[in-house]
Amino acid sequence: MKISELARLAGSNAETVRYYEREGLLPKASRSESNYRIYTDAHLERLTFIRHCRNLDMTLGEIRTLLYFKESPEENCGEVNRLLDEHIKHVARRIGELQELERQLRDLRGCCPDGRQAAACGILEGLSQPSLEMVSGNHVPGGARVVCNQHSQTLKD
Amino acid sequence: MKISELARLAGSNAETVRYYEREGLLPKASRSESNYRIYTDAHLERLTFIRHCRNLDMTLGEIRTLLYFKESPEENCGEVNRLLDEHIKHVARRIGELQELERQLRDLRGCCPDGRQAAACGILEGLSQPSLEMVSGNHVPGGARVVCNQHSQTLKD
DNA sequence: TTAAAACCTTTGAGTCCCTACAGGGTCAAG
DNA sequence: CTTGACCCTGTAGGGACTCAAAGGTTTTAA
Repeated sequence: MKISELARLAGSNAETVRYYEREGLLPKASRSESNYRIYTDAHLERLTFIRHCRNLDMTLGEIRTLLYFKESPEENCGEVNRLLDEHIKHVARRIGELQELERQLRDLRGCCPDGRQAAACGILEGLSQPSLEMVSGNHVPGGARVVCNQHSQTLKD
Repeated sequence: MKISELARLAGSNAETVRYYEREGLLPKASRSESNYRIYTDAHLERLTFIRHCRNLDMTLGEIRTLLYFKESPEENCGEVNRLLDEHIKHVARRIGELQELERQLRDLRGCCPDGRQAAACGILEGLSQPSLEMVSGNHVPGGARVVCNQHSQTLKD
């Protein structure tokens, strides 16, 4: 089959397939007389595997590791389990961060009723304060706590 | 103050400050005789604002909009509220996606007990199946449902 | 006093995972 | 024979930084 059919069957597109080939995730396809890439079912299975992993938010690096184990049937698959466990932890951590983030955004949103002038906007004021409590010292986003200043509220309401 | 002190006070670093200047988010600093950037408290306030917004996962484009309103005190701040509401929706949606993703990963993890050979790994097998139910047709990651194949289980256990 | 460490400068490239485009060649239908 | 749908290569862009090279300046310590 040609590249677009392969891509369609795996829920991807031709550009991405060529990209994966360049990156060495997919083996080079054989070529037709007119230099078109020709793919087999083995390519389809591999591309499907890659796309499923991407749908699970794995990086291409992680996928490369999994493909290595797939190619090495005699290896112990404990590494596979470990990689997945790590990935699950990563996703769970990110969920927690985003939940904290959502809470902060809702707090901030409560700082300003609609229709004020920007000069009196409680949101802009909240974001400008140098004294936000930094909740976490780690590198991931979502670590600031907004302290809502009520001054402009009492000023305008 | 010099660039590193500014960055430290705002919880950032010098490279990022220079990047923001290039991007027009921070106004150009004046220079010392030896061509070092010299910053004022106004720079610090603006950088602090930017970093808080980034900690809330806003894009630089969103932050640019907020800075515009901050600079235009006579404008109505309804846009600020709208931007924040949109951003909250975005975060909430992403949380939902990641929760579905986590569920799928845990399902997949259950497919393979530790210590098997890769050839019999239920995880690798699950990811290879062409028949995963695609849960969502949208562009966001995390849309595949893994159907765990029990065959290699019964084969090996 | 001098040498080393710690800063600062610019420029350019690298990250990640595609996506889009330009400028061409090939193939099937009408 | 032309139109439109495919295919090819190569290159650039995007978001938000981050790092490295190769040099200039300032501060600190021996």
